[in-house]
Amino acid sequence: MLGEINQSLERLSRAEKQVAEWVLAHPRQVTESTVAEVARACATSEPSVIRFCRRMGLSGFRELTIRLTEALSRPDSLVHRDVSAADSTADATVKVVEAAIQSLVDLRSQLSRMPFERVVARMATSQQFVFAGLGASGHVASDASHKFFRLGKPCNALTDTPSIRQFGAIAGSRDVFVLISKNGDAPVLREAARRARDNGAFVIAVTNPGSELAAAASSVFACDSQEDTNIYTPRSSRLVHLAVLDALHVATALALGDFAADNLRRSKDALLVDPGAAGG
Amino acid sequence: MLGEINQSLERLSRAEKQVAEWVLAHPRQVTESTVAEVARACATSEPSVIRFCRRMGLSGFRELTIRLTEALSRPDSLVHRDVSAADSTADATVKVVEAAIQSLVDLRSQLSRMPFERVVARMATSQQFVFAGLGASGHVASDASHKFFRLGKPCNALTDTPSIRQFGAIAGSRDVFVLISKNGDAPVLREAARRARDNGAFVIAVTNPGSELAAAASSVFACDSQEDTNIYTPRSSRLVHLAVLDALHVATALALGDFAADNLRRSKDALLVDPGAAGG
DNA sequence: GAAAAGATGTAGTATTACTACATGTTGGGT
DNA sequence: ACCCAACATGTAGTAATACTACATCTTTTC
Repeated sequence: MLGEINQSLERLSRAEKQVAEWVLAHPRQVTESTVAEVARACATSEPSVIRFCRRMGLSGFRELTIRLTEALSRPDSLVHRDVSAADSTADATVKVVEAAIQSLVDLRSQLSRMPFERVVARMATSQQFVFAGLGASGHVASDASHKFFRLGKPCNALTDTPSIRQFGAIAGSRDVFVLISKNGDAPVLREAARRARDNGAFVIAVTNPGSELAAAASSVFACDSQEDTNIYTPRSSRLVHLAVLDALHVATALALGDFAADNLRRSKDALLVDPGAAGG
Repeated sequence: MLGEINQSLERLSRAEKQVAEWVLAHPRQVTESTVAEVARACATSEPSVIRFCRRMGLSGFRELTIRLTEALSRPDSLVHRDVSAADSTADATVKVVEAAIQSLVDLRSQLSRMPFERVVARMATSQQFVFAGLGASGHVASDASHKFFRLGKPCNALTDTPSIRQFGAIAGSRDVFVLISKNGDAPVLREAARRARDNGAFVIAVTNPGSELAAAASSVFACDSQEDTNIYTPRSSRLVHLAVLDALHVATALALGDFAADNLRRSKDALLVDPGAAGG
């Protein structure tokens, strides 16, 4: 539908083109508006809106709203459009969520190229997991630690520069060190990764594959970071990192078998007994 | 949508149930009909049709047609399959990511029913934002605080019981209190929400719509929590909560206009100057 | 430069969603 | 058995919304 409108843009008259452009810019909003509202937003009259619908081969405004909601809930509407200052609240929120979906769909197609087998094998025999990240990635690290800890292995999250640097120095061959970063260009992370690896630790990087951090790691989960050209666009990379660690968590649990399953079950039971502490 | 109708079938009265059943049987037809036509097909009256819509939590018949076209044009190919112990590592990872995608796709279809407009209006004029959550939701709260803080308003994240209880007592009319919880059944959160609201604070709940926490809040972002039947399945609700807060963040930024855009741009610039502190 | 063809908006109509209220129905208490 | 209350349902009316007829203005053409 939106494609058809775009294609017909040329052969429309002035007023009709105004309507068409506004519809393309705010499709979601159209579905919740009346003819009068659209006319006002386009600085034109109601009949022009109706005429636009007819010109598109529709029976009227009602059919336009139906066709648009169809188009918006189809998967091919997942063309990522940046949020702009002119967007309505509804348009903006949809765009944000669609961007998140898109990045996870991309992730799925890259899963098979990620070194899950190898990493899981090493994690299953290691003694502790340490997750590290700065800024927004720090929250991802904390979340991961909170999650893996339920497998029954000692876990830690490091979210500040000195701690990360220190652990790089003391990490040993029985440790798994997971470093999370969007760009992977923070020197602290690269240095910590290098030292830990020199000490015999298994170093995993969840980051941009072209980065220095990736080069310093034993295994890399490559998460391409598309540029944030728009200041309003939030970083979907965080969601991707979380999903990667979710997948790794489940894969590790399967590898650990009964031992992990038991611990998971017990930790879930513990929450049920005392809902006051649940909250999750 | 159709699932929700099916689920509510029991608690409907006779006339309403007639409507519900006809809608389930002829969903496509509803989208092209008028209230009168549906009423006639169900051998009942127009008000009963309207009442049915209201009972389903919709604003009226118009919204029903929109929700139905959405439901009908969304391919439910992404049927979520649980991870089982027999899965290979590759299978398991794909399932985990697909479950995450599915939950975000569901979220998108529910966005239009969420009170973004109202909440944003209130947030734009408030003095500080406080985010709270326990366990896994605590990390979501921290992440949200870290994100909203870049808009230039004071932010805080509370992730333990005493802090949350205390803030509930001291929150005032210029505060926005955002409580995040999967089930919403932690008494601490409900009590804190209630007290804060009594004190005049604006209380937002990101949680299960049927929960006590939701009932105690000023505005609710309803995130249905499907059961975790399988211990290996991670909780996608966390991703959904993050996405909701992302959307709210962007919407708020748009509402604040130049002021927020300026702060966002400056905070991004600050990271560029010193990549050592970036990490995100 | 005038007339014709087309585009656009004003004002009005018909349709449609929705509401107020009166009537019927069921369940519980005395 | 009776009454009352609460709830469910439909009738009739209202407000809104989509759509149309026509007059005005613009552009094109000879």
